[in-house]
Amino acid sequence: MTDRDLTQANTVRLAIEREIFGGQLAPGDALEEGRLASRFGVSRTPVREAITQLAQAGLITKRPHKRAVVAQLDPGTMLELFEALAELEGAAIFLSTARMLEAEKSELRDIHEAAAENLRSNGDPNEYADLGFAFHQRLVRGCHNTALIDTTEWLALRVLPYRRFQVVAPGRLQRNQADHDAIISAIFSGDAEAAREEIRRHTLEQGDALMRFIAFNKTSHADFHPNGLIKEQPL
Amino acid sequence: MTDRDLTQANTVRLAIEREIFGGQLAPGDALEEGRLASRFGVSRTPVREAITQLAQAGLITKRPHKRAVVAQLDPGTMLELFEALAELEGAAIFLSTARMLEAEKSELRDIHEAAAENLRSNGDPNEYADLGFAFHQRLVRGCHNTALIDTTEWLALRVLPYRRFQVVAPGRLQRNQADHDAIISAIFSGDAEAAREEIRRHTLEQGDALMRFIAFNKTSHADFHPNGLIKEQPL
DNA sequence: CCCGGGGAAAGTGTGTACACTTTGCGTCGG
DNA sequence: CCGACGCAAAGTGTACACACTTTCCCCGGG
Repeated sequence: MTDRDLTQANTVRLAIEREIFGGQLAPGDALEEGRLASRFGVSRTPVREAITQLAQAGLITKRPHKRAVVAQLDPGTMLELFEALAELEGAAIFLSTARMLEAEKSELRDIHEAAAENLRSNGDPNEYADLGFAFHQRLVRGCHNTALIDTTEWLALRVLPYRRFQVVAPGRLQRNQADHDAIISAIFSGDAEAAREEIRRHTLEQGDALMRFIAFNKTSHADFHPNGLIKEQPL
Repeated sequence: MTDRDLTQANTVRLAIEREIFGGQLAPGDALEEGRLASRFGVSRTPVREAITQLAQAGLITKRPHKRAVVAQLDPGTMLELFEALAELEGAAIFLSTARMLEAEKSELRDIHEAAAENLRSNGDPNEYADLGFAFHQRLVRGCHNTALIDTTEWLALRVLPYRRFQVVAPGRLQRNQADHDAIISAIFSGDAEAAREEIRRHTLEQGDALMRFIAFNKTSHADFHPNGLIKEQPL
């Protein structure tokens, strides 16, 4: 899994991942082995393997004799996921506060300031989102514990398919930036507890906003989705 | 994955899991698809699928064109794993403190007291270990957040194959019990921060002891292993 | 018109054959 | 005698065929 992953199964897995994250495959969409196989020009075997892996990763759900579907999160599960993510990020940053190298800290500040500049100049919201993602990532990785980093990012991955429903409620970006400000301050002043609390609250709020936004859009104007609409109700 | 998992792939996966946890398959042991297939009386296909799943779960390592091997943790990785586990358990218990129902709390106390009784009467150490496991499990599950519970238990799973190297250093059990005492107190007094700190330290220590024990046994008297010895050096 | 049974269609689960990659050993040349 | 090349054995990766399970549509009965 660490070596050159040029097996077809892994290629297919990456392709499917990309489509999920990119929104071509939305939560609830069915993944049919045969069609995927012919689409990627391989047999069903590597496709099956890819699907198995993605299922284990939590990105898709798979039940015996049923078609695999892109994992779909009902609001309750999503809330739990964000709460867990908030706790994990909190734990990671608690460690990061003491462990981040100077170079890492200044990179973090650079990202933060680039985001601020983006806001001031009314820049591309997508770029801001990417900067936000990078911010969280550097923060987590600062703990230098591979197991914790992997676990946290793995959890973050599970909500990533929903990120395309960007929440750009008025004032939300400024609020976000202010939160990041507070986190940066806590880190630079070495207050691990404060850093933990800040990001906990921050991530929880983020999830809450995203969740409400999705729940709202799903019932009111469902045509924002590339494939037309989300096919199935949350279970 | 949630429904009746009576597919052969899942049966095989469970069987292999059992053998890993039971020690018949030790870290470093190679898993050859063909032999497993004939041993379980199925073809290689479901075996492959089982192996893929176990690989994704982190229980075994799989690289292209190489035989899959039961995951082997070098001391560094193991330390990271325990640190991450300590943080996750800490996070879970932080929530558990406020969220555990009365019934859950009293069940926890019952388990704790059964463990104490076991110690006083010089009972079966295996039973004590089981009680300790149950203690941690109830503690974590008390947070009522499935995502966090699953993540934590999944991480705990990864070190489970090493649990067979029970650490029974003199005084360790008493120390363990004292730690649990402190955790119980914190929970019952509603001090979430204290509970978090107690279990963090506790789990870290546990891991440290286990790690040293394994490192020691690996180099000095390696014949404690069912298959003779651990085959490969940690990478 | 609605409800239930049967059967075909769709799709997954598994067996099997074969291709490709890796590894280790034997052999040939120096 | 030693080293390198190459071949063969072992084992994984993929393709394909078929069995089994599920689903859904159609049809007949009430």
